Amino acid sequence: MEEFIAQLNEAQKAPVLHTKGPLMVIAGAGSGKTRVLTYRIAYLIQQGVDPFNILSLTFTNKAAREMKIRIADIAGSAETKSLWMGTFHSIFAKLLRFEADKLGYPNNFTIYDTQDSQRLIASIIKEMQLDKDIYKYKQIQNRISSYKNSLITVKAYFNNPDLIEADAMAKRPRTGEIYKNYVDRCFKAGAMDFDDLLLKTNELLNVFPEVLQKYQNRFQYIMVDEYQDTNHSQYLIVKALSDKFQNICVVGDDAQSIYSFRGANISNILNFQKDYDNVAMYRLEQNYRSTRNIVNAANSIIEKNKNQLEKVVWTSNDDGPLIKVHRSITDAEEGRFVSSTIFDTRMNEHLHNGEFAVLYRTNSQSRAIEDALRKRDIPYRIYGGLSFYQRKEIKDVLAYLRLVINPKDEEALKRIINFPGRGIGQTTIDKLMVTANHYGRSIFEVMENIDKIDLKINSGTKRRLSEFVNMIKGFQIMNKGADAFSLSEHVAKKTGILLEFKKDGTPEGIAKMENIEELLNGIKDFVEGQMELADATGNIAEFLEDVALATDLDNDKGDDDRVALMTIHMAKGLEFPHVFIVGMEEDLFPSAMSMSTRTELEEERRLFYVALTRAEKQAYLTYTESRYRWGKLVDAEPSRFIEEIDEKYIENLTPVSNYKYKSLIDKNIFGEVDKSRLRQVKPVSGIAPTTVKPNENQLRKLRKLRPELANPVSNNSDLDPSLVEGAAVNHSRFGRGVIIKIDGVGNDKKAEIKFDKGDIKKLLLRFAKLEVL
DNA sequence: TACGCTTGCCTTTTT
DNA sequence: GGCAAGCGTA
Repeated sequence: MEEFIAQLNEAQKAPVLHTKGPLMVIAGAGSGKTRVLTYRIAYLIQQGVDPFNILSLTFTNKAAREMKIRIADIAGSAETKSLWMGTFHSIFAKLLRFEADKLGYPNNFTIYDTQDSQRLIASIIKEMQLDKDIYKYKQIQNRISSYKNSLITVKAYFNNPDLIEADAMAKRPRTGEIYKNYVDRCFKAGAMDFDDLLLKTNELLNVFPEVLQKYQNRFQYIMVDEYQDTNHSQYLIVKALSDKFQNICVVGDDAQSIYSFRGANISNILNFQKDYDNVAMYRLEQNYRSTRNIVNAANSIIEKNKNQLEKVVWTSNDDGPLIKVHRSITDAEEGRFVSSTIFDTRMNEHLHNGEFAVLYRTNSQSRAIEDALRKRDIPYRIYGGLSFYQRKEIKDVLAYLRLVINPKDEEALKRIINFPGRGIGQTTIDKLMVTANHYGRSIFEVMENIDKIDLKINSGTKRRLSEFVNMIKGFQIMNKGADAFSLSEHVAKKTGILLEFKKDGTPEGIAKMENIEELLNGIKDFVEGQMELADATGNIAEFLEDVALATDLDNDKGDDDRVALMTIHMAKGLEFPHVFIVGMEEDLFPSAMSMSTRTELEEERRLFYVALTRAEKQAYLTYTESRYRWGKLVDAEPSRFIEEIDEKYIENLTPVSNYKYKSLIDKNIFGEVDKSRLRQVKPVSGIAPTTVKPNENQLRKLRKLRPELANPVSNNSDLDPSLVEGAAVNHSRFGRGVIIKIDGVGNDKKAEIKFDKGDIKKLLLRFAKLEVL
């Protein structure tokens, strides 16, 4: 019955068996924290606690799903059905669906993502006729977000002279007004942003004692994972809900706190003992994940931080290989190092792609890595970045569905009212918006009554508006009977979105069409999956909520064998046998934006600690001497974090040079082109040396670089110098880089050279010399 | 009035 | 290299 407990070591066992009262588990990296949480829940259930009374807050929904499966294995699947387990955002969105009417929101409220919020704020700034260079919508959105996460409502803002003063000092005295307008507009649109899901939950629990009681009585046992990354708003929710029974178990590691930018407050974990009475403290310090070298190296880094709880992470694992540090000349070469190392290691040690991960500080770094992996035919998957659901075409389809569920959803409406184009332009939309704001109604309502209001909109436009309204209403009627899949398929066809991309005919258009089809397939899977659950209906509203709060990780089915590419933030909680941490350079990691204070730098260091402790067997740190950032080649210096590792854990790899086209270089044909980049110069088979017509944007850039080549493009002839220019600027066809044929080199008097984007820019500048060839 | 084209801005990390 | 606002044109 309880043999699963025997799988735990003594340190892990203690918090599992400790079921009553507040406890905090400080769990070092790789110490089996998830296992403790999982088993603790299973144990609670076995002890007779009704799963209905357990709330478990995890960091990703995927983690929740996996834990649920494990718990079902141990305690029985029937038991886990009524267990509430998920991220803060998804759990409290679910709760708010039940209670929203108390706050004056519809139960079918929309969840605005960051882009929706930013667009709305941009629109408000414009309406208020403020200078957009002073009131930058992203910054304002950021500010509003942090107000909300600190529970500073509009009212609280205006009651706080310090805040008003601070914004006035920042030359943005009307920030409060924007905040107020934003909140009003969200409310009118029946929409909550990410922060509202927490803020409104707090409001609900504060204002309605009976609601608080209801959930206090329900959630008698509460568990919070990654407690170090909770923000003030989340902290207060947990505090309120656990207040009655005090059966609260928080798990975390202050050394892995990496989300302060979204309000995470490390003092939540540092002060836990002050917040509750008789807190039991447990420490998990044995690392089961990584080699001794990795554990010790990670320790040698994190000890440079001052403000932390005391803990000694150790392991009884083997020493393992040293951490390998690799220097390269450019980011492209860094990518090649990663791809060839993966290729060789995989072959030599018979490994799977899935045993490798490449971690980086910023999403934009993925490109160079991707290119290199692609060249080697190594399958990979990118997590995060522009996620599937954030792509324009996907958001467009979803916007139609959102509007069906909640016609007041202003951001959804503005997105698609004229997409595909139906002759409803900005002027018309502005008129509608002004009227809607004037009457305190939604744009959709104004459109419904377009004939009753004199808006000076001509009759043709009026007709088109009515057609749009009728189309949406048609969808709404269909939604009452049809499942999510049938509805979405109908919407994609009826609105003309699919057709729009199909007739576009470009590879991009086709890709978009395929994405929409993939979305439809996803909805189909969802409907089928939901049908098996008791309390779900397979309704589109449920799908939309899933989508709004899903992270990229949540959608990972893990069914194919791929190298994982992601930011370090995304990698938290994950582990891989072989880990590359790329871009170990000053200003990149640590980020230039986070070096001004000790606090910021310490967080960057914790981030590095997280990155390194993802590795089980082998960690690589790579840096380059120059890197393309903002389209410019900038010099880079090795990150200070490399030096901070005790050098006895490190092995330096020397880059090998094997210049292939030395003769070319000797002739100095490429002028100042970075010679090391010619290492990959060799015929690339399988890709035809296609000639490509640059698009307008690319031509524009070309003209900037070479004004004398105002019209350089012809559509064929491989050797036309002007074409080389044209081809060179267009890299999209091959991902990044292009093949250029040059006469007079090698045996057959021709050479194909694959250049990176960066090379091309220099090449363009050296074009005159290339002609000599 | 709508639309296409140009210009100029920005790039840390995420629910 | 991406995106949104702005400008000029049909």
